[in-house]
Amino acid sequence: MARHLSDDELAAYFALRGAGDRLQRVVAQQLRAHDLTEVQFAILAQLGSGTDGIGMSELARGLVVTKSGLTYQAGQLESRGLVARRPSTDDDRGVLLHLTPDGRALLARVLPAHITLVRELFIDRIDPADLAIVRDALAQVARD
Amino acid sequence: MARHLSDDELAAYFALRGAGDRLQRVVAQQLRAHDLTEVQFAILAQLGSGTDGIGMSELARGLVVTKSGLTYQAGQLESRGLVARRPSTDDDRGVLLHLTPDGRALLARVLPAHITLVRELFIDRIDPADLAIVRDALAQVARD
DNA sequence: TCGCACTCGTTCGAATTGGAACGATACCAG
DNA sequence: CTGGTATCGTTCCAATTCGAACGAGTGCGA
Repeated sequence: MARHLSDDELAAYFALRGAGDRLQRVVAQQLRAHDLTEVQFAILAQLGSGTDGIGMSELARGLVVTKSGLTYQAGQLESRGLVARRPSTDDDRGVLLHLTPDGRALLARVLPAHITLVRELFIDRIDPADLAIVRDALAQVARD
Repeated sequence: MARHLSDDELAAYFALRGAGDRLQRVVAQQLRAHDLTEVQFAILAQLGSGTDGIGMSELARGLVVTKSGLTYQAGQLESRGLVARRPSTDDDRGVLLHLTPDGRALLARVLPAHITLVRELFIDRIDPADLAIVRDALAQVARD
């Protein structure tokens, strides 16, 4: 087993962390203008894109949050009327999270700016021919 | 300005977030076995690689932490004897953080496993020919 | 049917985080 | 020198985070 990382490998590793961190920072800052946390935005986005109503555990797995963290944030969003909890019909333990109309409206207001930001910071900085390579490579890393 | 992201672009974005998040999760889990936080490990690693003694603000800029967060973690590490604070000679406001022998020893114990993990999860999953492309692309994203 | 292991979402407490102060020092233009 | 402004690291507080434990419900094999 290799005992160290070459300069190139190290640089790639740092670039990955750097890119992720930077994106995270800038996005968080932008969302703060809408009184949204990254996690909260991620929840809304998940609920917005996809079938209506997602279980808490499934949601927590998709995002980078523990179940308890999600419970907390779901409570925050619920108290702001952006999200609603509804008991699951096919599993008495389950709770499904839904977007309220207000939540959907807020998401619609925030999403365009978010997309623009992703474009500026990420997509537009990469040669289109390389984007597919980057996508596939990173997808391999994300894969279990 | 484009109003949306194409499927490919979206996939690339998700891949980036997914890769970063996954790496972060797994690394955090590994470090927990050594009673270290990601942030704490990052501090030790920074102090270990480079000139001895780094100022708090400079350190905070390099890592993804606010100054106050760094003050807290420096305190934690200091109370465990892994790190030492020393006043800067050329700036009376400054404090330089140093690795203690214990800190250096712990770093030496943890680093190999960390490197192995980075290899397994990141480097080895990417075609060597693509690694340079990924590195350069992500470096552009990280760039200010 | 019973038991047993697993998953559900929540609660609790402790740890960590960021942001806005703050006192102290450095730096710079005038 | 003198003022104003920026930076240093710290402190404080509120918000958020995680992990462990929990009661409740599910599902499966014996």
